[in-house]
Amino acid sequence: VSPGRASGSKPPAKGRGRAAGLTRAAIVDAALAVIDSHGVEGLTMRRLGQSLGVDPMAIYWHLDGKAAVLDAVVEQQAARLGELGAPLPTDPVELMVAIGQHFRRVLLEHPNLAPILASRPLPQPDAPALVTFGVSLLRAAGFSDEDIPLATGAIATFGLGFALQEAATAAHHARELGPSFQEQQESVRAQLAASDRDTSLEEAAIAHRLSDGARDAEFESGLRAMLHGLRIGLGRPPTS
Amino acid sequence: VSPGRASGSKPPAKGRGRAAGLTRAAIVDAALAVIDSHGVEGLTMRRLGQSLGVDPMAIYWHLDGKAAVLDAVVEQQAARLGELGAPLPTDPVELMVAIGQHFRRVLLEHPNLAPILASRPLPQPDAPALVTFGVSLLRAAGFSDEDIPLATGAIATFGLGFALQEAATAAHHARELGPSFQEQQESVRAQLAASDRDTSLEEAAIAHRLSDGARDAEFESGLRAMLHGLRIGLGRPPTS
DNA sequence: ACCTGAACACCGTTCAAGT
DNA sequence: ACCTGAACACCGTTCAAGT
Repeated sequence: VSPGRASGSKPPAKGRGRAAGLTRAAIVDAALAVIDSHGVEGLTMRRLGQSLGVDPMAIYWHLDGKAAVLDAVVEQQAARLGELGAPLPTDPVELMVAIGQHFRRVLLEHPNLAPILASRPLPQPDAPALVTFGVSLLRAAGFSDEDIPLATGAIATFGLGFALQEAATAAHHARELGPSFQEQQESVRAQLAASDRDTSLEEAAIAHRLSDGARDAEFESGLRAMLHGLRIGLGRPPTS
Repeated sequence: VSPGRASGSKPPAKGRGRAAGLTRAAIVDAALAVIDSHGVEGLTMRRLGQSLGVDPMAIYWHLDGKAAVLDAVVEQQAARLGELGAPLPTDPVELMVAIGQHFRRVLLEHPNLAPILASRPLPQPDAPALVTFGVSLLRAAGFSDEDIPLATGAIATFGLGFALQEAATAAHHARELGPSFQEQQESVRAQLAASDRDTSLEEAAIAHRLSDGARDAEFESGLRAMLHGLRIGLGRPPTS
């Protein structure tokens, strides 16, 4: 593949402690920083080169082009999804909630990258173990065997989706198109307050959205309610 | 704003039934088609012009540039979110499920547009009425007043998020990077089947993912379980 | 009023050249 | 081995020009 190698074998392996020149790791870190501040579509080989103080073409020797840079960034962050913090709950449902919260935290740390991260399939080697782990948790939580297949998919998609939706709106507002989220919600609240009816509940709903930690509470409560609900059969359609 | 007008007043208003030249509506329709086939990042003024059989610069007379084209497409689709089909359930929870299904259907009709559509705030004039409607449904469903603020946010984010996550993976696989979704799942299933343990449940979970309508069932059951779960207080943390 | 086409500053990538 | 810089085919947009 061309003069350089760009994928495989050892990078530089500089012997001395001096300034080590460009490295793959430095490129990935810089790329993530650019994505954080300019979005994925703002990641540009020229901009990346500039932020590294290097000719943009220098990157091509270490990584096979822009797509490979993005892949490397995604791979680095995907690895963090598996790094769960230490004190984990023993109750299976609470453990699933904790795992969901961890996924959400990782996704929201870099909202501009979240859509790509959430849409990539799991790395193949980890997939079977993860499916087995999920099934064992559902079983331990008391799910009946026939509910488990549907529940695995529902829980995974709702959990990732919640974080994704949050990241998308955060990214949208970070771009500062139109009024801020706060201004919007305040405006809606003002419109409601001007009505003749009693709108205290509506206003409370909006106040909740604006409060700190509101999304955390919504995620935790919603996920837990879905888990318990599915477990005791509340997902089934009503028998009219 | 420049020679043309590009935003406001009447478009052409051709008097005769003949070929009417370029129109705003034709541009929006063509743009949506390009987005469907090439993704949002594949929407190009040159490509759009070509698909309309017109010089790319001709579009600038009707719309104020690429961002305005995208805005118009999003606005058109956002309007469809409010167009609910006729036979609606009377039970409040089932009505909320039906509304969620409708949102999901609209988002998935154009998966490449879904992230943008789901991240835009509601059009301001509709927002107060929608909040009021949501609160009234939750109340009718038997939610207690103090649960309603959290529930509105949780339901909206989980519902939109589920569809968004589906759209993101669909878009990812449509780009045909790496193996197909089916191939991946089959490979995981094969790895599980090769184990010594009993992995029938895991394999059933994977078979479920591959089955037709699996995502429909997951969305419907998961949303319903969350609604009923939140209603009866299953979202609250356990009192250890 | 509506459309065209040259021009400009960007973008990713190739490729020959430097050290 | 590692980096540079010119070059090419793209992109969005401006602007003068056509009809």
